[in-house]
Amino acid sequence: MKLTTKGRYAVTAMMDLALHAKIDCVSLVDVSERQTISLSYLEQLFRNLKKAGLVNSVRGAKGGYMLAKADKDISLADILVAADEQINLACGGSACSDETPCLTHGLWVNLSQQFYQFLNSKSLNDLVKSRDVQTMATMQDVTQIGNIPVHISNDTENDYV
Amino acid sequence: MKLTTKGRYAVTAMMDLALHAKIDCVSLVDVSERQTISLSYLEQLFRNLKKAGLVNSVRGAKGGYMLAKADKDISLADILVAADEQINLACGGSACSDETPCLTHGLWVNLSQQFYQFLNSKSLNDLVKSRDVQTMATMQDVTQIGNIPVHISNDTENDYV
DNA sequence: CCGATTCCCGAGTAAAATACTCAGGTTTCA
DNA sequence: TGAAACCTGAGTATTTTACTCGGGAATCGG
Repeated sequence: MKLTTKGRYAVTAMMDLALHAKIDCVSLVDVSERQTISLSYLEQLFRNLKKAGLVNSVRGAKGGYMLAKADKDISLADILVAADEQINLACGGSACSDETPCLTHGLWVNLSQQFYQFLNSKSLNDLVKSRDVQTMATMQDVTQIGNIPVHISNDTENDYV
Repeated sequence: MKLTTKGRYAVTAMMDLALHAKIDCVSLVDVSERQTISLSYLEQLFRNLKKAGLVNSVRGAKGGYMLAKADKDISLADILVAADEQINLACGGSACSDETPCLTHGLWVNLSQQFYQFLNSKSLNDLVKSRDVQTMATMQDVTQIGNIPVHISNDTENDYV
């Protein structure tokens, strides 16, 4: 049970947008440098994120991406699914289906649903507010030359929940 | 986020033991036939399950496997880990470690822990008691020729959780 | 004691999935 | 007009998965 880089990078990139695309859009070059993710891979990922309606794009010079909705309305599950990371533990092959299930089929279906619900209950905003991310983000901003860090002062800091 | 067949088969096989190895041990040939899992693959899986101390084996003719502990003392997490199915969503590569974490590193570590705890809270006994599994097991027993179905009559039937 | 049955073990391998890259095109700003 | 960005399809090396195979060692029944 692991996550592919697609899913992980997608969440990281979306978090980057949530942190930096407050006023106007942010280019993938910026995201790429801040999060050390290859530019071409990011472009590929953002195709999916856009198709899923999670981000809007602005073409041309000074263009970039921004969140299509408020960060509180985007869940971890939304991002993972968009990044084509299935949240499905069940066996979808030849041996076992909903019609001819194996002994544990129901278990996996059930478990997948619970995981989905869990991941769906965590919004991008929840993540961004966490102490870990806040400090990481500050570091990334400071490291960047000529970029004055701007932060959301937040009283409800938490450790992910 | 998906499960490999290793993990899935391991749980299925352990469930089979819990259902059928009540009195004496059960051979992998039987498990293989009942659950339609290749024998040689099962043998490979049971190496790990044994190494992890989840099953005991009896060699020679009339030999086989049985649970090493009570089914209520074996958790889903135990089985998955034994079957060498990592419950780890974090990025363990070059880019990101506990020392030099990426923006989302903490998130994945945290999430992994929560998933682990969840899977660790479900015992083999919980699964075996579920209505789905009970009916599936009955079907499998009836299909088998010359095998009189024996069931655990249980008042606390549930649908997984 | 012999042969069937079963666990045990190391190693190999085809197919699938992953994690990318690359080459080009289009839109927009200055 | 040219640089900066998004956009797109396709290709590909590497890794992982899901097995198989061949042989060995214990144990039981006859």
